[in-house]
Amino acid sequence: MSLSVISPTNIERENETLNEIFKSIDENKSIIFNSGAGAGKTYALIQSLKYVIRNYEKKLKKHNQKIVCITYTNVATKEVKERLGNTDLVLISTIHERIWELTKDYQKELVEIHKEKVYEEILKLEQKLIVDKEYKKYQELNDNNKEKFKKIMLEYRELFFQNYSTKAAEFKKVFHTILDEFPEMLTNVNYFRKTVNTLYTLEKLSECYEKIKLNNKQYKKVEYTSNYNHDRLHKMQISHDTLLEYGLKLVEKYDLLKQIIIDQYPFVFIDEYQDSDEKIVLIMSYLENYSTKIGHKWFMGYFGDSAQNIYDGGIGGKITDIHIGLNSINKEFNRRSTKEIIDVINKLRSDDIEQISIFDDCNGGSVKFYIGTKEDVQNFIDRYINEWEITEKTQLHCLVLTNKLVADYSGFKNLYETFTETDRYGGMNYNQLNNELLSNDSSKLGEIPKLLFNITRLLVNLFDNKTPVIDISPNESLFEDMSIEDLRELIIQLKQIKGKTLDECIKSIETYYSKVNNEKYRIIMDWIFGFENITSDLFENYLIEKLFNNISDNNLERAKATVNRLLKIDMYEYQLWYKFITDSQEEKVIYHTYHGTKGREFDNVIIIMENAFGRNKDYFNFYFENFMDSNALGDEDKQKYGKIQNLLYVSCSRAIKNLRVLYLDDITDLERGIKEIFGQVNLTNNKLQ
DNA sequence: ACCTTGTGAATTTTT
DNA sequence: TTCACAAGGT
Repeated sequence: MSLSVISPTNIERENETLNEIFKSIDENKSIIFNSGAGAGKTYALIQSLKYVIRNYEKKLKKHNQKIVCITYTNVATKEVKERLGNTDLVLISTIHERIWELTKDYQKELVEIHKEKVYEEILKLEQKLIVDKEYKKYQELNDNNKEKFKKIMLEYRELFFQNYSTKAAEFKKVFHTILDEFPEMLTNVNYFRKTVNTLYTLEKLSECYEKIKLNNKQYKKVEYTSNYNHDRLHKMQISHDTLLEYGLKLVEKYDLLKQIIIDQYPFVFIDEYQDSDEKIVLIMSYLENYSTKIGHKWFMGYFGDSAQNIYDGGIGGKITDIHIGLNSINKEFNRRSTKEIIDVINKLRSDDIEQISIFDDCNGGSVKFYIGTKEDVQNFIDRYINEWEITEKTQLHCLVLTNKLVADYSGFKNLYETFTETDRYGGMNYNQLNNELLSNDSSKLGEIPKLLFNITRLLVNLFDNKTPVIDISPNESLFEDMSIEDLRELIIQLKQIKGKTLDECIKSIETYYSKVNNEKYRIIMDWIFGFENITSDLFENYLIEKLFNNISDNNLERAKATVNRLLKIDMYEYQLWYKFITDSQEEKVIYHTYHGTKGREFDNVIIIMENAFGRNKDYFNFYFENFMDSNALGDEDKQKYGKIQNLLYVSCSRAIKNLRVLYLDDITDLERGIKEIFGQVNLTNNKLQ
């Protein structure tokens, strides 16, 4: 067995790194702790928090001070809380929660900033209306006609949105007579839609601006709506990014706020700093500068790895340009992977971190690069199931680029495709599909995905003997007053639900819903469905209503066909989807997106790769082509190069023992780069080997 | 030959 | 929403 022996020297050296952090904490010298993949970064963070608690608890309690720990995701918040154990001395949360807690009571100041923001937005839109070519026809109107056009469109607002996604010819028909004075406006329906939308937005913002100025009662409070991903400025509601923006402005503007934060929270830690928004780092650097200025002690610790910044908006390596003077501490040990993997991933970073294994027995892994075609993928995977003797326990993890592919390979292709046919998740709402159908946080599922999830969960739980009875109940008290006999009866009734497809299951539920005449049965079903008197007709209508916009005659046909497709999908497929979401798949091969594997580790990894990613036809090939001479790239190309490198780094560093890359495009021009990183290039076709 | 318009397909992820 | 490309117009 490998990866188990650590020499005393290495233990000591690892402790030295920790001691370096502790020393900085004692000296109030803010740090940036960099460590590569699998280094035990979170461990270092937890140890640092514990160190502060151990050594400063009395002092902190005396002054009613707390330690702040910021994580990037709610999942990470939970993990740190669990690993640190129960303490009220440390406030662990996401940055958004913390900033909102710190600023929400300064409503007067927030509204003032909001007013400025609304005004800026108005100016921006007005400028666009004058310059952008989409508004050309509007620009050609005289002032009088501009007003007139706007007035008409404000009047027909409802009609406008009712027909928003109808085809151009249809749309023109609807507005033809209404706009007979402005035939030119309708020539390009897309431009028309954009123009009218902009006019509506401007109208709403102007109204909001006026009401704030007039001290209107409903405009005295700004709200952070974390469940929405967009600002609704005119409703005084802001979303994630704007919250950070306002936070930054408040901190920038008010010295008193800076002092309050510094004095109340003398230790701040940020986990996964590379994903933090630049605005956060600015806030922290302002705080640090101010603490120096007023001579109050303050410590800031950034923990992360700039090479693992794979999201737009993350600060990555730029952090040290913005927060100046950080004491940089690097950790060189890798606690995850075999030497063979580490040697490869070391080539995929451009900073001075070069990892070595902490284990003496670190050999025994393997990395190989293959080329093949799409048709080879299945064979390739099967081959390694055999070669690595993969079982449902050991599992092989296969990384692909898109969620669509994950859905295909994981066996719920129909489900995914049918959702793209709906209004709610197709067309311009296409980008919400992954969020609301594939979120592995079930509380983030969309309304209909959540309903399907609940139904599937009930069935999975009912027929899985390991599930405690309580898990099929909406709340703990439901079973409290029941006798064992009644409970058994209820379970037997529930287990009557039968059906190969969703449709058949719903019909079966309908039958028993009225037949069993059991109040508890109804309570459970009503809770799962979210409405009462469940029938399959009601269910179908509910799906149509929630998944489609305006159900006019020919739209209804389409809606019915799509919903029918959903109903005819095998329950087995819903189960595969359910297990994907709950991360409880019992297959030999588990599929992920590259991005989705961040923070995780697997013994055996296969990465399927090709030139293109998204709209970018030259993505991974661009990286390999330039690998030998990346310094010669221009600024923009260098940035692109770095982004691809980080994604490659994250993907390859998931592997503990065995890593295979299967490349699906021609590599003639990239061969040198690839060989430099992965060594020999192999062919999937055995004859040619 | 060039410009305008319409259509359909498309990255990942978090708050 | 944004982009590429096909279709259609001048």
